[in-house]
Amino acid sequence: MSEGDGLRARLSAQALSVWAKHDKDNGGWLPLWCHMHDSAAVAGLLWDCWLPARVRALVGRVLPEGEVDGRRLAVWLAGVHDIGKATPAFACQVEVLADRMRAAGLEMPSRRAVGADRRLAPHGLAGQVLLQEWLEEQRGWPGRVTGQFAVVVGGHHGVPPDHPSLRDLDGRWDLLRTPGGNEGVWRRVQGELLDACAAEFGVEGRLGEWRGVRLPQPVQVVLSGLVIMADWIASNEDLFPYFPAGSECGAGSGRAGAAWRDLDLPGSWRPVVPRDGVGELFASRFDLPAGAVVRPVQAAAVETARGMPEPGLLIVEAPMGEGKTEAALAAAEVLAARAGSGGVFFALPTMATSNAMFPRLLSWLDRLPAGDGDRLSVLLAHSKAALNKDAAELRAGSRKRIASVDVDGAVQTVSAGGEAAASAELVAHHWLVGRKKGMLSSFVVGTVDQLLFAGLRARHLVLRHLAVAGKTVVIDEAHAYDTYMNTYLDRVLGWLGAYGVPVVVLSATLPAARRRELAQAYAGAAGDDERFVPVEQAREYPLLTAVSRGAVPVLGRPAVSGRGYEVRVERLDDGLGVLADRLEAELAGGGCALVVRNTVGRVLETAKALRERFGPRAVTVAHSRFIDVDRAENDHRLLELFGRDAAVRPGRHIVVASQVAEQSLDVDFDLLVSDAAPVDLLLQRMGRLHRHAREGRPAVLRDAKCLVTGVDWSAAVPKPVRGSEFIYGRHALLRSLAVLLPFFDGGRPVDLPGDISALVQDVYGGGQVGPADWAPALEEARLVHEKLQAGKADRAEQFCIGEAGKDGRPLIGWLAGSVGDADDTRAGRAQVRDSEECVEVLVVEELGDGSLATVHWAGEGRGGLALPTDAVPSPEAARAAAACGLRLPVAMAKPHIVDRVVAELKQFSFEKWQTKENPWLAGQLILPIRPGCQTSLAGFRLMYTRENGLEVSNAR
DNA sequence: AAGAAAAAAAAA
Repeated sequence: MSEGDGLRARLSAQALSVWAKHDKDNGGWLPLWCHMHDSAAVAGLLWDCWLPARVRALVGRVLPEGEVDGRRLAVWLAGVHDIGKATPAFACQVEVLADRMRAAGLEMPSRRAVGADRRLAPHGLAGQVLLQEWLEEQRGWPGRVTGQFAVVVGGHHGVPPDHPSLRDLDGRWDLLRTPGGNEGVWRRVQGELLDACAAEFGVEGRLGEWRGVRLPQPVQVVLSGLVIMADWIASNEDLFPYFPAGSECGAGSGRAGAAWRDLDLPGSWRPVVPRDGVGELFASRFDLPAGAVVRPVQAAAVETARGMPEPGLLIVEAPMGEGKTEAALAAAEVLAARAGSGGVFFALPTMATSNAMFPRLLSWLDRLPAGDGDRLSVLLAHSKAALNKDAAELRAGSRKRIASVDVDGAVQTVSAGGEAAASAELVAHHWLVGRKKGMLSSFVVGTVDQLLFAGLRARHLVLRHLAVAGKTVVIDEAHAYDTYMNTYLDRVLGWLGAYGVPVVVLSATLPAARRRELAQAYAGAAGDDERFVPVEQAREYPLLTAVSRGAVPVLGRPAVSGRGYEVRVERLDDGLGVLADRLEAELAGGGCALVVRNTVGRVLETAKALRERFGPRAVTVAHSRFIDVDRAENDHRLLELFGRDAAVRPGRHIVVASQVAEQSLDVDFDLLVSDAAPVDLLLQRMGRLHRHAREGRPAVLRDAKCLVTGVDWSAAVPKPVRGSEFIYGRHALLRSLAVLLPFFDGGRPVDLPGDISALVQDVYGGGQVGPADWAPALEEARLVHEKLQAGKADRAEQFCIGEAGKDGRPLIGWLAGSVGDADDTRAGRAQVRDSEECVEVLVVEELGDGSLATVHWAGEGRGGLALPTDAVPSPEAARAAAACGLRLPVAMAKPHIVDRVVAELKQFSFEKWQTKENPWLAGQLILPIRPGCQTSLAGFRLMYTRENGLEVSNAR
């Protein structure tokens, strides 16, 4: 398509005089007509070379001439997005450029004369009003249908206008056209620009038909996102130089083509439905051990993905260790190909699990079929991704494939195994960085928060939506989220359904009611939709649930792979002496025990008592109150001692841990002692028991055994310790104990994974559980629980976007009451998790001479690096210090004390560190640990040791 | 009074 000098040729000198951009450093500027050209050209290139097929189809589906119309619409909207700059309210801002316009005949008052009223007419809003007026008056559209198109212009600064601001501007046409004799000139120029865009960008002949279109809100969103992306690229002065120098390179396709080559944005992934059988598919995509067989759940997931009427939501429920991750990736490849997704977003509950997933995704990408020269953009997305080694390597380009040129000159890539294989180059593209642009990378591994943000009313939300709309989404550990996060998740799923984004949800222990909620949210179904009753009633495990929009959900019931074992559960009275005695008896012949406590306080007091009994070397502590590097090292050491291939497994050892031992660590113990916890978590903990087949377990420990403690069992209704009740609530704890009653003390053993589903469903279902005399206590707990959950849901709604509105209803007011941008208030930050306030510090060491350094034991060359307080620390030292983050206990973040804590920490925020060249440390709170590990803060005495982590006592 | 783990932060 020719996008040459056409726009300029269509415009009068007056219209050509309108400016759009100005660089006050060098006086460079850009006329509006040129920025219109640039933006439109970039939008066309994005449409052709970057936008995933799914998004093109989504837009095309609602327009009379399909995707051809879709491209025209995107290009035209990008072309006109800054029309609001052709107003006195905008143009008066730069005197010298305003004078050019005045000389051409466009009169306007000075900036000062317009004054504060200028903010009534920000150029996005002004543009929307002008475009709506033009469609109505010049093209004869009914007023009510113009908003659905014009809101894309109105929202191009990240927030679609709301009704009050439209109303406020309505009475102020003087801001859009200088009143009096010159008004007609302004009107003509604005009309001229819009006429020229319509003609130049090929929509002149289309507007007649488009007035009958009702644009669904999801389409308005992705178009808004695309226009913003085009604007950001076209506003890059390096790519699109300002005038007068920039005028040399002409306008339109030549200028844009050169910029596009310089930008070098990787295109999106173009998946193809694999034709292989499931066995071949798994063998080619994953590095499986020799002789590995595809598990029934994996095969069923792929077959279901192939067979669903429309690619939609696939929920996979199966026990740990059934290869759900591989199943998800294989199913995602099929679904992505069917839906036309251009990438995958893999969402996990924590930064640690995201970090662990990242290299697995990279090696899967290496094995995906690819065409010559394909490049795929990849990103690790969470707040500390910058500290991750794999992500840093990718950024440094070290993962570039080693290309060898064979005789015919065809470039072949060499895979890690040495054999030649077509493989795409994986890149972390420089443009695709930052909070708002990163998600636009084709492949993203990140925390689920990054997905939930798609439900948060915040500026530039449309970019995040554009990013997810073009992907297939995998959500891991879907049971791990609370009511607050689930409110966001369900809302986001509704939008994903509307975009036709395929979603794979993974869970080991999903309550049936949640299963139904997820399915209905995605399908956009009403809460009482009868078709979803079977989804909630299904009791099989493993279980697949496939939901296509508008179709009846389909359930699949693959077999288990046959591995399984039994765990005997037993009640143990709470008390350190009781515990030590029992462990002494159980471990008399050696063996390794895991003791899981629900609070850090209990972990530390237990460890102290057990060290006295068994000696300091026989006891290890693990919880989250360690600095990041120590926490990682703790995990690493546990794997080394108790992992699958542990060569140095101790003869007799006890690990005392908080909930950190519950998740994602592939460790194996001979005996488990656990504080009472909700049954799904207790089952997770039991998963650390006899995980691997091992020779030579001591005879007494040959049967897997779990002792449940942390409860006063003598009470009429068992009474969990205080901390447990605070954390999990009496409701979940009591119901869990109730369903475990038949298993306790010589009852039948828990069958893993056979009993998992029934136990979870009984606890989280509404049915009667427990003996009759527990009933009043259970009922009371239920009421408290329901009130608490309702409160969480209410709080979540406060900043959660609504469901997609009726087709054709403009996005006006979509983000009204948003959390805003660059939000520095404490309340404005953590919005997708319902968390209490918390204080995070970077721990550094104060040396004998009073100087600061990174903690000496940090390892990997990070320890003992000097941190001068009167200068900017070296990048290495700063980065090492940033890897020593520590969250202070919530007690120190309570409202009455937090200000004092922060104020006292501020004495260590050194002025020289607060600079842009020091991104690792600027704005961080620093906690120096004095020699002897002690320090005091806001009346608390703090002690940090490598053995126990942070210990806090109240000195007052 | 105090009690888990978890996440998070620049635009045109």
